[in-house]
Amino acid sequence: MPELPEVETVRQGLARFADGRKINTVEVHHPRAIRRHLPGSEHFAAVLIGRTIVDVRRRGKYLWIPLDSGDAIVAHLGMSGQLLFQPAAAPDETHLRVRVSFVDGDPELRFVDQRTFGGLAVSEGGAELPGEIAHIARDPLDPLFSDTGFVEALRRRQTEVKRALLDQTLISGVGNIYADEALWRAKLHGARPTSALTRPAVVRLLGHVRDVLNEALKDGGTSFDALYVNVNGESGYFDRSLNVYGREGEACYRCGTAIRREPFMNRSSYSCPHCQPRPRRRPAR
DNA sequence: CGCGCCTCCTGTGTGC
DNA sequence: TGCACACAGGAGGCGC
Repeated sequence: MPELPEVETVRQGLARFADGRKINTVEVHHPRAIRRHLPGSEHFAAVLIGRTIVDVRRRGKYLWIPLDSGDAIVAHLGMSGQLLFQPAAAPDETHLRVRVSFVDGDPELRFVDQRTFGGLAVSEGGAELPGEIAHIARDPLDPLFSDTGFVEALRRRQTEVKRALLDQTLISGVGNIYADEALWRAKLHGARPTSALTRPAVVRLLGHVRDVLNEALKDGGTSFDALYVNVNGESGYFDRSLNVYGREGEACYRCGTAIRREPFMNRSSYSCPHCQPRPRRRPAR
């Protein structure tokens, strides 16, 4: 669920309430919450204790937290992950996975994740950019994102345009919801072959992706409680105005045609049959 | 090596 | 009332 705008909102909350603080204790309540850390949860905790958080950064849907040791905590929220600041006295959440307390006391940081698709990891020497996420492309809100590089790379792909938008090694931060929203604005069906799109068409699509992400970021950043860095559906995330996603059978805001839902990669794609006609042919070889 | 499918996971909603 | 099952979906891993 959380895509770039939600993760960026979380990043800002983390930066505000964790920057400069020294870690006192780390409790791991669920082993699956610690990813790619072969030495185990105890070692994970040991390398964090006594370290000070010096920044909070993001690439696409990944967060990383550089420490004064030169290492970094890498975090991904998956489908349902939350990073919450809570008083130590607050009761444990049902799906509390990791608790981090600080030397200066309240609030503590909690990683809560119902479906355990998310997780934390320690990246050795990863303060500048963790090696674990070096394969993730820059996101379109990154000042160093290359528009022309993206346009050319996408047109070289032999795939469908929605698959390309969801490929985090090509462009990061876009998930199923914002991919559908950007394609609706661009009046493109997600099954259109990338190799047949013109440069101007891809430039326009990229512009819509940026617009969608920026608008959601603007909306999402305003509805969070100060000490509650939340990304689930209860706190404004789903209050965003969506044009197609989840609107099966409802009228297209442009032409009034009923929005359709199609199976796609074990999930769903939403589009307007009139504004976004399905491509006539299969992608060229 | 590019591409695309499968799988991980659990709470919610729906139909019988 | 309770059971069975579809559905939500990011991304690593693997097969072709």
